[in-house]
Amino acid sequence: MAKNLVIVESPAKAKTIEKFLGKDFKVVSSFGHIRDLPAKKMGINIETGFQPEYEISADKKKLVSELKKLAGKAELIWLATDEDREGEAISWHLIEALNLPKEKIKRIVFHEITKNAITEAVKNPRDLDVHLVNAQQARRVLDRLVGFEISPVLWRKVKPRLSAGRVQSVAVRLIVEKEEEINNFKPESFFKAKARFILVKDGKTLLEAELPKKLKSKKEAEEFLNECIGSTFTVEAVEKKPGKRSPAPPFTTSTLQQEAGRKLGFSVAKTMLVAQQLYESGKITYMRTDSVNLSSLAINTAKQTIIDTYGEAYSKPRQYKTKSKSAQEAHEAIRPTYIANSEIEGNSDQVRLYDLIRKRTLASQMTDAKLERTTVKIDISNSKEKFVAKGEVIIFDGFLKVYTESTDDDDNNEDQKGLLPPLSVGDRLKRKNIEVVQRFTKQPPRYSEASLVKKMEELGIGRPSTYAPTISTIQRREYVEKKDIPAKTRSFTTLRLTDGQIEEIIQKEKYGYEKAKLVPTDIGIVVNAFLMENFGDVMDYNFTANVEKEFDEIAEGKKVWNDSIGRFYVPFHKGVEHSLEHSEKATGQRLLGVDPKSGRNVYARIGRFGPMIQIGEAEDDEKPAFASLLKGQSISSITLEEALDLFKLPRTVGSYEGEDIIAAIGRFGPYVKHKNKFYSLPKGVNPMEINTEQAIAIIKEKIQKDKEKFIKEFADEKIQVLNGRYGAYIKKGRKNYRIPKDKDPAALTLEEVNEIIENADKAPKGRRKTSTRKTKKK
DNA sequence: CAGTGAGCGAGCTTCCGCTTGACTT
Repeated sequence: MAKNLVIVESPAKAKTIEKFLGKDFKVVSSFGHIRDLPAKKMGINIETGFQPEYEISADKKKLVSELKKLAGKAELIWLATDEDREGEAISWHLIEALNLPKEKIKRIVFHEITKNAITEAVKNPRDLDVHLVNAQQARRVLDRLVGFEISPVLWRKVKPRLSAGRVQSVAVRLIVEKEEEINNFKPESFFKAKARFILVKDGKTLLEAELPKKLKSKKEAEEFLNECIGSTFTVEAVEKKPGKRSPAPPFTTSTLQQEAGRKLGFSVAKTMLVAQQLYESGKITYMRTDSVNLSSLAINTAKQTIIDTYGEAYSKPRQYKTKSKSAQEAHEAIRPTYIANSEIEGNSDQVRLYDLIRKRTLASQMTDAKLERTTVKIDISNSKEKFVAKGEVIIFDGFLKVYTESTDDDDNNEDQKGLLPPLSVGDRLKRKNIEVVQRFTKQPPRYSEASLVKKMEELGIGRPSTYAPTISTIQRREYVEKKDIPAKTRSFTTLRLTDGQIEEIIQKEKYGYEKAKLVPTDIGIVVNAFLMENFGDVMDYNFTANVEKEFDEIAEGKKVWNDSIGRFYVPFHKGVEHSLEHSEKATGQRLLGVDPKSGRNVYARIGRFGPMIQIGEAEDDEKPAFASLLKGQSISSITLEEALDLFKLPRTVGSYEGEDIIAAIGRFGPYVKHKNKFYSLPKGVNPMEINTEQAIAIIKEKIQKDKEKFIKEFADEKIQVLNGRYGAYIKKGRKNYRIPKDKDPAALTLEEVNEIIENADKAPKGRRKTSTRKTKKK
């Protein structure tokens, strides 16, 4: 038995560290936090200074008892959790939950997983930092109070099962306000002049130049072109300036999510999933980090790799500083474990993400790119304006050899600059043609998942481990949805001057297409308005930054955590009570008009199950009629006509095999019903318009699929053996059962099946319950 | 999963941050 027990947070880390420490050390993992507030209740005693009632998390019970056993046998226990607020708290919870005696505890920290860093850490143990632990408790308690006091207000005032929180509600606010900004945006048009010249000297060299000034109107554009008609054009100045471009720092969680989104088209969740796989197979360092720091080992191997591959001239070792104030820097930047490895084994997603991480890491250790920027000014004899041509040449590529960072801007290809032809002052230019093209100011782009993460990081809201889950939460709660914004069409005018004639051309262009952007739903808009009205303090973009300052002071021992929470809680709780008593139900209700059939009012509003249309009032003698909005419809934009259309469902489509086919919309979307069976309609198929032929095709297809799923059945017992996503399974009534791997599904006897069912039903219920809950949440 | 919707009311929902498997249909 090893004399020393080391506890870290991550099992992959434990494996690596054990190699460095030798046989006297056993390294195990806590798998993150082991204790937390109870899942289903507040768990905070407000009277006794917000004392938390911690519980060992359900999924950690087994682990904790194992750790207890190991700790009992060890002489020394080294708590090597991360050096940040949460890590310190994990160590403290370990001490409490495992009942570790003080004299057996050593607290050690390191920021990089290198042999040097670990052995140094073991030589320099310290005491547990109680103040840092208290800062974490304050953070935890604050988040619980905010989440568990505001959410129930939403259940009463908006809709059950909704949620609010310090992080998610502000994320939704960002998206709602972006949409408002876009709605209020009025595009302005202006005119941009572009000229094509031929160098008189040789009669063939082509030069393109632009008028930097925006021309405000068509009239102004015409005036300018008229000035150009009789003008001579002369090169007035040629200016050359050296320029440089520097590489971006190595990846943090947030920048990795942004770049993987832009370059590979990964969602934030997918990036994290693939990164986790790379981490677990030892190919990259830890993927949840806010640090741009590289270990000296990494900097040295990167240097060697760059020199070996590209030559000395490309190497420039750099250490980057984190800009973000909220960074806790417990880990290194995300980088390959072995930087020299240019290729890895793995699926294509893993290979592509690894490649991105490796190139970014290498580039960060490479020299600047050197550029030469040339600006040519062209005099127009009859105008005080000047044309300008800009060129850019890369003299030395430096880091650009391996990596260029992408931007969120819609690719502005017009600005692409290249090499300019050699020109001298005084050179005469002949005008080939001049075009003045109508342009429009652009509305701000909506947030993508990754650009939202970027914004949240700027505001200090959320942490590397929560960016991806938060984005899932606000979509799962149906506050926002991710969708493609279709392009719109508009016409624009071009005035073209060739020879002495000005010609007017009107063309059409598409604009405004956006892919996979976050857009608020009706519920998101209503909830946000409600929270802004009633909980403005928590919704403030600076709220997190301010409480973080408070937490820092607690961590420094300057403030007592319970007092800090108390100062927040008293007015906050009053606000909760006040809004429970006084605020109206928030339904986002909009009167659409009057139903011509019944003469009753038609409203769009949020109901128990989401956005819907209501005809008539609840107080009327006759019960109101209800219908859910379709996907893509919204309370703010639906018309009376569209609303009334919703009541045409369910409708009889036609008949098939002697029975009616009914089309309608249910809890899970549009469907057709035939012989009492439901068939979901695929995306884009409108239940209002579907015809008999289409419906029959859908029904037949489903029947065919079910046939493929079918393996065998015991009809008397109502038991079926079916093929599913995860292989064969047994279905009895509504319940599903796994088939043991050593059994051939097709050969199962009724006896065997019943045995499997009995065993599964007997099995400990705890597990079953949590698993069913998880699937429900989806 | 199963195709609702008012109102009645029981009983439920909910936070953020740290980490992965066990399990799913």
